[in-house]
Amino acid sequence: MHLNAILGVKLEHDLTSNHGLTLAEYEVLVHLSEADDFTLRMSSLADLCYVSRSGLTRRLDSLIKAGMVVKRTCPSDRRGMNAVLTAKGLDKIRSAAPTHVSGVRQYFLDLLDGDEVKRLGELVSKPLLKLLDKPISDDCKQESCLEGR
Amino acid sequence: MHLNAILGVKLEHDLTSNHGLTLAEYEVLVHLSEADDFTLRMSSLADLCYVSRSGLTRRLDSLIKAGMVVKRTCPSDRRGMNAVLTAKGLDKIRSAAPTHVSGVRQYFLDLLDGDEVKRLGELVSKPLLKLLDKPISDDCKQESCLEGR
DNA sequence: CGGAATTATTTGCGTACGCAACTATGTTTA
DNA sequence: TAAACATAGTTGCGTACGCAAATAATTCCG
Repeated sequence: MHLNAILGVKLEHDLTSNHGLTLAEYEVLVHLSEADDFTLRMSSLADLCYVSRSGLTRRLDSLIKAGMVVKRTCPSDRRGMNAVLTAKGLDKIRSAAPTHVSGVRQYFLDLLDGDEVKRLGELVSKPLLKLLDKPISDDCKQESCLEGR
Repeated sequence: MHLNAILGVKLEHDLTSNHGLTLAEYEVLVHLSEADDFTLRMSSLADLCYVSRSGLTRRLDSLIKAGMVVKRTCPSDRRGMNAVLTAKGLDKIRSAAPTHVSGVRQYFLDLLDGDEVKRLGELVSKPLLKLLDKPISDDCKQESCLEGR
């Protein structure tokens, strides 16, 4: 239960001290770097990050101020905004990714052997998928998975 | 990765709507209800909850205001404070526990079969214990585990 | 077309938290 | 014993977030 919290603290520490990035900011940059044209709608990005719309608006603020992302009105739907990764943002994510990946290895993957990692992924994804499909008692946002990331 | 978050949201929702308790508050009450004389030092309670000392101080504030916990100066060390569960707090945790337990079942345990739950626990505890013993790159609070709780 | 309902995003407000500084008490040392 | 140091807890401050309301643009009917 606390594994997640400990892992998050460690990964975030490495990221902030080496690259000045929050884990949350890193997550945003990763999604944008993987998107077509480095561009995503605010809502999609919020869903990918499993954060509320207002939460995403504020996450982006810091990244925009740092020049790593720009926000542009969506041409096809003027209600919407597109978040776009800048060259600076791309540089940042490219330099930060190795730190993060090696952190995941160091603090998690290497503590299990390969087969165990595989089985753990399977065991975790089973309830996750069920919860995502069945809003059992209430509503429940539907999300993609970016597990070992 | 998001499984934890989804689970937390669901469990907290059930708890707040049925008993007016935060998951964090519930956690405090559980630890106190299991302690000798329903009493724990602030620091120990903070460690058990994996929360900072200041965070615990504020968590207790609401429980104290609600009359479920009282804080008393520790007789043997006047720097310290003891958090003590009241009769009201004990009633509360007794009525809330079934809700929480059934939530854990509904949203998690029942989505796996018994053997899978066992294996998942083993797989998770392995890296958890390693992380708790080795402050690999930095400091790292040491914690007990209250997993399926 | 023109208003009602819907969707996308932001802003106001309140909550929860961690860190660093502070107070108070305890312990060690010379 | 008195100064130095350590420990327990609280408070000030800043951050991150969710919810509900506000704003703006789109779509849906009649």
